Amino acid sequence: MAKPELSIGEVLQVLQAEFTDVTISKIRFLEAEGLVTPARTASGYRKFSAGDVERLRYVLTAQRDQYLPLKVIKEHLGAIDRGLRPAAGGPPIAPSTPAAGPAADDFGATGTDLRLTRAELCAAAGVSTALLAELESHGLVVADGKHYGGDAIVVAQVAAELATYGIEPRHLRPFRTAADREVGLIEQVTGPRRTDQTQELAALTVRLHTALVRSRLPR
Amino acid sequence: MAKPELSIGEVLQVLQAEFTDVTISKIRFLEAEGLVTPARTASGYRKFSAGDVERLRYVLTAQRDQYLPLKVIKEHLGAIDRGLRPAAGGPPIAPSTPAAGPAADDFGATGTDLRLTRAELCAAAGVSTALLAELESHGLVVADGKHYGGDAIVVAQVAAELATYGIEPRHLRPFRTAADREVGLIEQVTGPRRTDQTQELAALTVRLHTALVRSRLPR
DNA sequence: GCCGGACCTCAACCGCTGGTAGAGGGTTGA
DNA sequence: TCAACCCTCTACCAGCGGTTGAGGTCCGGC
Repeated sequence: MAKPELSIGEVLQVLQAEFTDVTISKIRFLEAEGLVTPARTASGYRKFSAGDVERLRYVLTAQRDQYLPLKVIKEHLGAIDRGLRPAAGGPPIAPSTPAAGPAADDFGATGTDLRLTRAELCAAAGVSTALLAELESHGLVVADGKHYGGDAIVVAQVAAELATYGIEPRHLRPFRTAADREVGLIEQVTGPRRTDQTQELAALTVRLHTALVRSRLPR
Repeated sequence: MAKPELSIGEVLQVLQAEFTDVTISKIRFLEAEGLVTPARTASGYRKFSAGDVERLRYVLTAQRDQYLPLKVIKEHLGAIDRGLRPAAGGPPIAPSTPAAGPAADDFGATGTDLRLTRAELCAAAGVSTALLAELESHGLVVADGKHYGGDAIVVAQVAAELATYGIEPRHLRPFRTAADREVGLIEQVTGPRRTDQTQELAALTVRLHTALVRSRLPR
């Protein structure tokens, strides 16, 4: 066991073999952006473990080969840290980014398989447990055993925002009914298993819904 | 076959259903960058063929779901044009990337309040007048005098697609009801005039709807 | 025949991302 | 003790992906 930790200059040497455009300042920048967090010596020098170097390699590869923005790469890394899959296809859901709604008609295999506890859900959505309880009582959010899915975050967030307009959970019941009916229609066609067709149809019906609302909005 | 070519405003309407952040200036920008080259009328107006619209859809999807820079997308398109396969790392119609997109649903500047004749609407959406008539009879599409709004295109398109799954217009009535209720709720808060708040609320409720459907879809 | 809305071009401007540059200064080791 | 290395911090920057607006044309409805 020699010395498993490298100084920033040594890391540079190592990585430059593979990525010609890496620089010291870039590595420091990536730390500033939170993509790596090397340890420090007493005097403040960075010390990179093999894992840190691996992480940098991952970042640089994703940038070069997949053109991913750092924001997205960071999410991937976060997911890996939390023990999720190695990010072959795409990043997991970003649970706490305030303004991040799902893309309009993406019904693919997203972070919906997320499993959140009650507390996690409240934290992620930034809502009180009281609001969550109320949402549950109206069937707008449903737990599967002890856990909630990723969509619950969106539901809770939106409900909270609507509340500021004076729209309360009980006013939202019709939305639940509508969604149930919509899913019922889809299942009538595709059966009770989730397939590509299920997702395709869901995308279509949601698009229909959106267009209808839009068309009925006052001019 | 009246008019298989769309004006830029019509293209906007069509694409906004799927990509909430597309704008007229963006479409023009994409042309300037050489990603589409719509034909022109004698007077210089752009005329988009179905192929042009498809191309735009490809570009926007690649941007949103794979974060590809335009330069790269352009290369892909070039490759496709030359008859090659769409290049590794990028299935053209791979609609699944997790919810990391910016996607703040935009009910604002819904562009132009398009006014289409019956024939134009059928042409733009690629549907028969019979289907349109049926949609009207169920209140899914409503004419304002002699004219239809841009959202009608989307409604008709989606309805046509759903029909291929055996879902007929009469099955879609509940969607109309749901949309009416939704708009009713919004108007209760904001009054019967269209304001920024109206749009804000519409974006929220549609988001809610989407999340609810998603959450109720079979696993 | 005129008016408003949709469209045109072109040039200027903008916000964000992903860094770089460099001043000013501490640390290390031969 | 000195060169090589490292630190932080502020300032600046270039390119990307558009937006804005001025100034003007086109076209359908009244």
